[in-house]
Amino acid sequence: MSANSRLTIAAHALAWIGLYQRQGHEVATSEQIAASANTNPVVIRRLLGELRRAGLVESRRGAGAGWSLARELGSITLLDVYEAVEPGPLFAMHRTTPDQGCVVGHGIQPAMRGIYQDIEETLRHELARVTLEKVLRDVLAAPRQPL
Amino acid sequence: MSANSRLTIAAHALAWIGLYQRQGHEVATSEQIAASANTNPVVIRRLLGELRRAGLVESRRGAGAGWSLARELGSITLLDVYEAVEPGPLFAMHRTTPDQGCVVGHGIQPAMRGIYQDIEETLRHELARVTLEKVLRDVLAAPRQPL
DNA sequence: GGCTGTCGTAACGATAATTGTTACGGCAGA
DNA sequence: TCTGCCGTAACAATTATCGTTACGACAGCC
Repeated sequence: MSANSRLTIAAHALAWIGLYQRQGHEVATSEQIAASANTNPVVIRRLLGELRRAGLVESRRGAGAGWSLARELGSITLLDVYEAVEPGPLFAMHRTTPDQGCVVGHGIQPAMRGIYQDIEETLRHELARVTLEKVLRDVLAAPRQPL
Repeated sequence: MSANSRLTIAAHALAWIGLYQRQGHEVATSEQIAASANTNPVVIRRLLGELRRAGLVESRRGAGAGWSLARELGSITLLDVYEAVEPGPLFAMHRTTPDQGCVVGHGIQPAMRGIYQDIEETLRHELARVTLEKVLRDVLAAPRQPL
């Protein structure tokens, strides 16, 4: 599985915005989040754009612009984020259709589709159990660097 | 998630070999399997090579060469295949280390690592519940093409 | 009304993984 | 010795992600 970090970065951004707002600020800028995640602001804006389309965050333009949460961290789950930023299914079928004249080639795709659906359903269930509130709690529970 | 079909093709190959052997044949060739999966024999050989390293199949060289199962279909699970052909973890961390001076940047990786471990453990458990015997059964249960 | 900071998005290159393909040496049975 | 297939290297094509630059649009503020 080509590992992509989209879910990780998106969770990072949401946790950052959530904590920042709890410290009294109204909006967070993509530049601030990018500095924390050590990446480019455009990468953050792209990801947050997808989260906005999913109704998880809001953006404000003009002067004093930036991003804010559209929902409480406790009501956002990793499944919400996953569905917002991950396009395709977990496992793919053959890229060319198998030989339909062969018994296995004919039955393999319906068989695997059913099996994959069950597995992905379980994955979604697990993702839905983790709220961004818990993510932020775990983040803050990380041991501080010893001096 | 960039969808890769490695697990699907590997399961296809195993089911094909298993059925072929039940029909009385000793070994299956990569060319036969490739014809069923509608791909190149080298792709099959590469995948089966990984399954061989995992102890799931055996290969014979020389004349009358080919592939055979090293274990019964009923004792091979999708988890065995998954571990044999999928290299990395399901979700990746940041490709560059986040800002350790930021509270979120410092705590995000340990937090996500723990969460991802739990989720992947559940995924493995689900994959382990499906044997290749069941895959073949589902394959054969697919409705035949109406004439 | 202009200035300024940030979003929104297009465009492009770099990188990496997967897949398909050709090629060729090596092995073992007939 | 001949033949069929494995085992593996090498390379191109395709695709996704990520980083980067650039620039127009927007809205508050002076």
